Amino acid sequence: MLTKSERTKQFILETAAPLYNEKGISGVSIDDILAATKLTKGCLYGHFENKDDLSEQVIDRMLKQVTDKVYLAVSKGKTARAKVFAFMDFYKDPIDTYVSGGCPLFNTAVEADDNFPIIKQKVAALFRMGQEGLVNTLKKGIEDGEFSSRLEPAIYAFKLVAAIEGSIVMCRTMDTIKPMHSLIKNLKAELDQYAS
Amino acid sequence: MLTKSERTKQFILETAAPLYNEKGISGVSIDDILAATKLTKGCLYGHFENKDDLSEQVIDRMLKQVTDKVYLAVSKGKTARAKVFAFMDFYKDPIDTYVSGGCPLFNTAVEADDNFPIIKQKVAALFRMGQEGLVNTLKKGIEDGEFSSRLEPAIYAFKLVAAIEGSIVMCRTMDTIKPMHSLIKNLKAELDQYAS
DNA sequence: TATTAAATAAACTTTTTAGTATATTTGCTA
DNA sequence: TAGCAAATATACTAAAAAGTTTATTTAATA
Repeated sequence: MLTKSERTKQFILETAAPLYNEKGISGVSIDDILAATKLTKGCLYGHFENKDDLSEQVIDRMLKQVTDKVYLAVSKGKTARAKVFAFMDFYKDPIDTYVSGGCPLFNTAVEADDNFPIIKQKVAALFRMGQEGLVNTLKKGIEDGEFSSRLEPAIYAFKLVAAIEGSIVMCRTMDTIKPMHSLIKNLKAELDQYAS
Repeated sequence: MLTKSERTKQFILETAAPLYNEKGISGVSIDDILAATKLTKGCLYGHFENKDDLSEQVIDRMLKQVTDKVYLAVSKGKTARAKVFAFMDFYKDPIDTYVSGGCPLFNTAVEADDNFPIIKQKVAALFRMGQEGLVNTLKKGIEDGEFSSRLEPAIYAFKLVAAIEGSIVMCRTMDTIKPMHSLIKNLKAELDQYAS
């Protein structure tokens, strides 16, 4: 069992996550987090050195969580096709995301870009890993005869992720999930053009 | 000729734009802007009521500028195909963007989403306008016999913008423009599949 | 279950950021 | 080109945010 202190720390990280995802690193204040957790400064600073430390741990945890969830969803697919479809379906509701505020990976990417080089590198690594995973899945699909060798794994994989992530932001801004559904349908159809 | 005061105001808006695009609304401070402009508070607050007023005017100006530029680039294309290709080519260098920090429209969308509802609505309107413009171009292309009627304008247009915008963020984070070039090539090839 | 170290609360200081008041300078135009 | 209104600089106050200190409470364990 977790110690009380460990549970409090996890509770802070958990409660702060949606705030960070919605407001961004420079948009959240310590007071926001204290208000959300109903804890006090003494308590918070007992668990984290300073705001930077807290931010880093919240972001790390949130990024790990999203990649774990995606990985879990994808790994349920038996075939390459099923895996890639599962990836898309994971993002089918861009408004009501499992952590409020959209895709944490992408939101973090946008803010970290010119401001938080260390976090930026972490996000870059995750983007690369995600790409690699999809590319390998698609390659396996070609080897296994699921897809034609005309399919270009790296290009399709990148386009897939870029379109899905871009779509999340656009759908959220325009307050509609319909374009995302059409997009996913279209991306699935595109992949199925290479079915053999 | 512009009055001195009007030039100063424009200078502030111009100088502040990249700061807003890089750091985001809640990431920029008045002092950041004073440092960049080498002006003083008295001067700045002579031109703007408060930070919100300044932020609004900077964002408005920046969004108008980006849409104007895109429109200009696109309108140079004679055929529907050329227009759509011009749209893509506009985004071919996601690292060295004409206003430092990536696509202002998209960056603003991400930050405004859960924090600045009025700005969010402005961005939403621009997304819709952009979509409409592309869709109309594609429809005209079908009417004119450039494209087959199997092309679905709304779906292709949305996918195009989502993929390009997503790609900007991913390329910037991973510090490479190559995937964007492959993406554009692929999206062009996809459109050309409907050439008739 | 008593002890004590760790966790938390409360009240504080420091720093940063926004905003204002007033003095001075500049540039428009009569 | 003199004079005055507008623009800008300087020095200030106010508010918000971060971080600290110390008192108190709580929970692990001997």
